[in-house]
Amino acid sequence: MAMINAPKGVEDILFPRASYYEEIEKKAGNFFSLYGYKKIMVPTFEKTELFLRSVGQETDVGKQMYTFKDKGGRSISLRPEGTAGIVRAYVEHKIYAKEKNWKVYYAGPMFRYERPQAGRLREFYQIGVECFGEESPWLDVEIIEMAHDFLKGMGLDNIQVQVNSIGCKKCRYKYIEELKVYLGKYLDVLCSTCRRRFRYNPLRILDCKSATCRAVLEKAPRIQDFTCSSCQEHFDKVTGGLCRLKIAHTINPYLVRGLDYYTRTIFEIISSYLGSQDAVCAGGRYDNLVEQLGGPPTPATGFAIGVERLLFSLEKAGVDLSKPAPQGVFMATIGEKSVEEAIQVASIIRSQGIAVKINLTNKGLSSQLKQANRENFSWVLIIGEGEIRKGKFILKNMHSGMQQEIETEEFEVFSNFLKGDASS
RNA sequence: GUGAGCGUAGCUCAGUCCGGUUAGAGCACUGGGUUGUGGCCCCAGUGGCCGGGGGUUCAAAUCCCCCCGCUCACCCCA
Repeated sequence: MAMINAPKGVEDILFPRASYYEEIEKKAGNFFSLYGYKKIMVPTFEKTELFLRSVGQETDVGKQMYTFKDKGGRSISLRPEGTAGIVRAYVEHKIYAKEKNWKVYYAGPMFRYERPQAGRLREFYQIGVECFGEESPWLDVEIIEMAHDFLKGMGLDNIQVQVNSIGCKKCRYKYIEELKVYLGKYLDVLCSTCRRRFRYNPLRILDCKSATCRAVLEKAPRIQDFTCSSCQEHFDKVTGGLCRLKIAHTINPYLVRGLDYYTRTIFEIISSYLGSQDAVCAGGRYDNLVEQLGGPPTPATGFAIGVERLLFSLEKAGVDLSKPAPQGVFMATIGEKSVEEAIQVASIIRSQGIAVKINLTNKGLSSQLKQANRENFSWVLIIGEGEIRKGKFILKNMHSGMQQEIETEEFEVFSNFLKGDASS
């Protein structure tokens, strides 16, 4: 039979990698709770309309979703990001009527139908936080600090925080008009992609990588010159606050967002260990989205961390994640009878909370010890024919090489043996 | 959707340019040296549709064409 392999862009997360995911989520949750965030869980799929309405018109986001009709003919999409579902839950449960501030975090897989590349998969994991009901710039500061300190605390030494403000709807609109007036004069110089962007998403031209486009952008109008006084004040407080907290950051006037629900503060944290997709964390303020999804006007801020990118960066940075769990006891068996006996003994030992691995093959003892050694077992319990006859088994310490006989009854207090012997 | 690179043992790779005995190495695995005692060492062994199909040729891992897969970049980026 031909082998079936996994679909494009997804991956199996095996041991020990799966335990790294667990550890990252656990540490994130603990850390975020210091700021008052509580974990919630929302569905991995929603009505397609939710995502379409949240992103607005002007992108081909719709094309990059896993969308299908369910058996009732409803259009459903696997979530491409976390925010929309959280906002939907916020509105649906009328949280705004119950809590002034709703601070939540979530973790789980997201799905986007895109061509895979470094740091980009079709199923990937994110850990995100959202805070609703707070418009203070100090929240932006706090949330950026939280993301920054979490990543630093994980051991990521090479991150860079970039912030920008894209203003509110009004000032952004004015800015885009001015930008178009300016860029319109250089249309023939811009790259072909930017000529296309000019029509449907001119802001995106700001982070074009082409040298000629960058040159044109040198003298382009900047958003800061168009932000209204309240947006400007907001942004000044954000950057001032970051300085006060000594969070190293750069203001990147070319940092933009493709979606129109973002307002004011946006930020990214990039890692130099990553490839072309180098943001390990991205977030910002979205004061219009709750209303856009049927709730009352409610300011909100959030961010999401890409777990794969974080993990990759941590590996590059040489950070050790969770050590392999203590391995317990390897049971060496010789022959069928011995396995039979071993299974009963194993059950007694496991009932004391000690892990046991039993050899079920007919390999020689030598090879079994080699395996135990390779798999980092500290202890081997040898159960051979002779031992069964005597009712005494051999317990060997793999570090010291010392071994002793222990009797069947003594398995009841087996853990004492493991602790008792030195050099374990 | 576009472009480039890659695909040989479980893993990492050599061999491909310039076609020519039975396709190699290291690691891993199994056995032996040591009849039931690991790590180091030595010896031996298992393991390959050389990604798939077609073509050229006396002869193809090697040259040509098509397909598939992976990777990176572009696009897009919530």
